[in-house]
Amino acid sequence: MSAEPASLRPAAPLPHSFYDRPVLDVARDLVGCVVAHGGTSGVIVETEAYHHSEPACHAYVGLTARTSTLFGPPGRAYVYRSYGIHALFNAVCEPAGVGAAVLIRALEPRDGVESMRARRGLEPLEQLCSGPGKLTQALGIELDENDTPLTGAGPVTIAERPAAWRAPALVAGPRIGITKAVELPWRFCVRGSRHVSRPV
DNA sequence: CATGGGATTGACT
DNA sequence: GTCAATCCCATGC
Repeated sequence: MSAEPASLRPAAPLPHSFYDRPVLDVARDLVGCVVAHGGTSGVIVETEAYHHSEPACHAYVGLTARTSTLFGPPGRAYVYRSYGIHALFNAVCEPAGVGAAVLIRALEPRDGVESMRARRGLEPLEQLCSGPGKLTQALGIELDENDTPLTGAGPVTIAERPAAWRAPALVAGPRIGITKAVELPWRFCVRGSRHVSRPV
């Protein structure tokens, strides 16, 4: 058989080396990539970077039971419970031992939209994954998927930006919902996307 | 061992 | 705009 066109080939998961870089670079480069879980997937339209050197990052307190995933190898999922209710999904970055991650804050739904609607309770497309707690609910990402690999063998994968897509225009701004290091412009959104949690 | 605080969301005034 | 839900865990006594 001849090779399929690139546009029809399943997108390859991003390799370990993609995540083994400065967390700000990864946060920008993840926008446009595709998160998949079960039969659902979506294109990342909003991210935030967190680094152990600033107090908004969980890793700021050092190595504890909660933060052990953050200090582990890059390219794995860091999933934790927020406000006792929601699961928030991050990608661990930088070399093992550093303590850094990218929070995935919003997706543009792609596959399995009806499953997403069933899990979320019939809502407009723009509201299915427009927040970090919403997208984990829509895709069915659970807390027990913490510390699983994103590079292909685990339940959650992140694949490279579809070849047919051009690089999205990014807008940077302050991170949302934090009370420390609020001034850092470490939130990245697709310019003009209607699927983000909030306009920049 | 008791306490306080969230990387949020949805419902309500 | 305000506010409660809900629970894990880091901190301090």
